[in-house]
Amino acid sequence: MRNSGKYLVVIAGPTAVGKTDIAIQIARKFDTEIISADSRQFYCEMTIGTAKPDAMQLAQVKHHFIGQLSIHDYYNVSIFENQVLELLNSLFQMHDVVIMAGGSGLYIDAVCQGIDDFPDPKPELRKYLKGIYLDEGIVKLQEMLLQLDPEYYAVVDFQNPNRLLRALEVCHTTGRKYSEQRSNHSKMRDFEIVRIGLNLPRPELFNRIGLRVDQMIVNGLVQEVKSLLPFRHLNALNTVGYKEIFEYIDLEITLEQAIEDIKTHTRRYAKRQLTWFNRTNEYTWFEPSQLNEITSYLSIIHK
RNA sequence: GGUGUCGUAGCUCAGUUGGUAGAGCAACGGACUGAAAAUCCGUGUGUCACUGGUUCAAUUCCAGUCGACACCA
Repeated sequence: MRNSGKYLVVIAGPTAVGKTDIAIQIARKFDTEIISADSRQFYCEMTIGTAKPDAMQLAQVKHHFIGQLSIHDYYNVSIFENQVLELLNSLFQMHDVVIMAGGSGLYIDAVCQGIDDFPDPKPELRKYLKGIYLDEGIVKLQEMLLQLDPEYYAVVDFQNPNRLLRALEVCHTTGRKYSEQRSNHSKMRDFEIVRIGLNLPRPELFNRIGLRVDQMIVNGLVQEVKSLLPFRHLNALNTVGYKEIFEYIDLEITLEQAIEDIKTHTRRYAKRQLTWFNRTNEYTWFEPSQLNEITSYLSIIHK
């Protein structure tokens, strides 16, 4: 296999494990830049609740895809894939190594393996299908998909409205079956990919999550969420740390309860992330304290 | 001190007219190609407070003990 000499070093792991610091240290060793793959740190209005890198950290290494969007913008994985590839193209002009760090598995995989190219559905179609779901329930969506694409119906998680809605909107938009258009193979990339997973023993990770949530409150999470109250219906704000504070503002729960809920929901999110990263054996795992081990592992790049 | 109610899963509580028990939440596991910090699926983990008694059989009935709460002194 041809070796391009260009490397994308992916640093993935559950939330709060310490990806930011490791990414910065590795980026400095390679004198390169960091691409964030964190689907909530994209939004400029969401800072405290997403634990974005702080000003000091951002000053040490150039970060991309942090706060480049507004919560009012439309965005999706495919756009991310294309934008990152474009950016990598220019970064690899100057660097042999680029770091991509984040916790959004789907977004990371879209960059590493690609995602099929589908036309965007018209907003009216999305609204129409959503309306059917709300009025007639999931069974109606199941019936529609069975009609349009029985092959996908046979394999889809048919209790998951999001999956059904997506398949239906693709069928309607393209006039072809969703299943016919899904490829099973990865896109070729003209750079090498090295995947590093960061993890900690469960109790330690959960402890860090608890401390970080407490810190978010100290840093003013409630204020940040209050300022976003008018936009609570936006998808970007359907996010751990924001939903719970909305409930507190609504006086449905106490602040103490909201904080506990955020911690609980963040722990479950971390578990889901680990499940995603462990789907394949592509990651080599380290603890965040093993910077030296990670560095020596990455020395394979220098050969 | 007396009377009453209660004691069941990590938590809140159902339930068994006597045949060793189940919901929600939590926890744990998983799925996931354009909302992904989203969305969805699966799993019960238990000395039914303790000790005796009645019974073929007690978590269930009876007695006592302990604990919690309420009321009365």
